[in-house]
Amino acid sequence: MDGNRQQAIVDAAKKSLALFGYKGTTMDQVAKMANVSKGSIYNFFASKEDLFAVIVEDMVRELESVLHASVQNGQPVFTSLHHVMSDVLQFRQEHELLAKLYHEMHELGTAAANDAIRHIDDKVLSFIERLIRQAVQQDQLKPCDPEITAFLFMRFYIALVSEWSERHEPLDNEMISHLFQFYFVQGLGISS
Amino acid sequence: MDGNRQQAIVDAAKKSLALFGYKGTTMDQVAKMANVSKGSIYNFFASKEDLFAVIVEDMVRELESVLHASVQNGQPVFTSLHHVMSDVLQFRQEHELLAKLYHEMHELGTAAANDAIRHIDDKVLSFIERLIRQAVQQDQLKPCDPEITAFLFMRFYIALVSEWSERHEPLDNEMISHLFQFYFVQGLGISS
DNA sequence: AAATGACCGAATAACGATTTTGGTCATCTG
DNA sequence: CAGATGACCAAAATCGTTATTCGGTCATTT
Repeated sequence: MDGNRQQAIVDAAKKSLALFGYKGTTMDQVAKMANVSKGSIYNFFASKEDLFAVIVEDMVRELESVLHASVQNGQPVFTSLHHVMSDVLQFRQEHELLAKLYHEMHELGTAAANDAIRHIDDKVLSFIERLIRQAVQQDQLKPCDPEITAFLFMRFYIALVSEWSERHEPLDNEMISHLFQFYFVQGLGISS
Repeated sequence: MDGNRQQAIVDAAKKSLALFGYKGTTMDQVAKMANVSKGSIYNFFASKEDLFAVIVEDMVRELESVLHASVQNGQPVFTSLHHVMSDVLQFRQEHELLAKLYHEMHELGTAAANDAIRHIDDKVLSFIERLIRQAVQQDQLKPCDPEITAFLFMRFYIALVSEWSERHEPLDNEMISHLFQFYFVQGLGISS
């Protein structure tokens, strides 16, 4: 049945977390799903938090591979940035566990979910920061502070994709790409 | 003591709301502070919500006068926009009642506070939208959708002023003005 | 006619009883 | 005898009930 007990536990925990969220999954539940006694879990993981941290790390690794795959060398930076954000949002929607955590954070404010999301966001942010730093070095972008730029870029994207939809018809992908180009790249000023 | 009972009630309610927030102010409390019996309040206001709505309307009027004062004709749009947002943020900080409501909305999620803040934000948003629409007509700004532009402008500003400070040293006014000019007006693209 | 405050029902808080949950450990087993 | 087990524990969450508070009313007073 289980060549590897530890993996069975992790798998069960992932499944339970995706189904019931952090608050909703108990160690007994995980043990049952993994066909393992509760005590056994503590042979591999120090605590519920620890088990969760390991799973979040897994998720971060998955995300990182998505990020690396989504930027193709040779493309203009703005295309890469758009791809990255688009893929991140898709990852958020399709990855059941992440989607559940995102939901739990907003609905229940669970601290653990909060930390996990922040961890993920930090990864995305620093990835974008690196991308921007490279672009500046290659004269594809005006000289700028990469940290602030990455931060503003993410806020801008989230504003367009999520926050606009709270009170208006959602903008489609093409529109978002266009707006991003219009406001963030070209700027609003009359070019003299 | 009170030439005008209604005004005494409104004043007391304002004071109580600023001190204890919406949830924290009771009609008994307001009555006591206004030196008036509770029943009297209902001669002028249909409900606690109604009393609150009147006070919020007062606040909106105050804000509108601030908004109108903060844009001086003849200035470039971007300067006006910066002034407007700067004044709005100052208004938020200095106006005890508004600051309290803002806090209550974030901490307790009180519905009434939520609605009030949204009402205020809508006013600012539509004011900025008008400003932008004028600027476009006067060829001071590229042709653009004023609604989306106003929306993005506000998000951008809030990102710089509040959200950046959550995890970094706050940016000073001059820096914000500069960043706004750099990102929003000129754009990040290499001008060819 | 207008002000008052005792009064009402509904909503909220306070409280203790009960259950659940993360974590342990003496015992069992392969 | 390493490692798996599940009864067990203290702390925390949940639940049901009681007590209090609050928005709003209205008979009475001024």
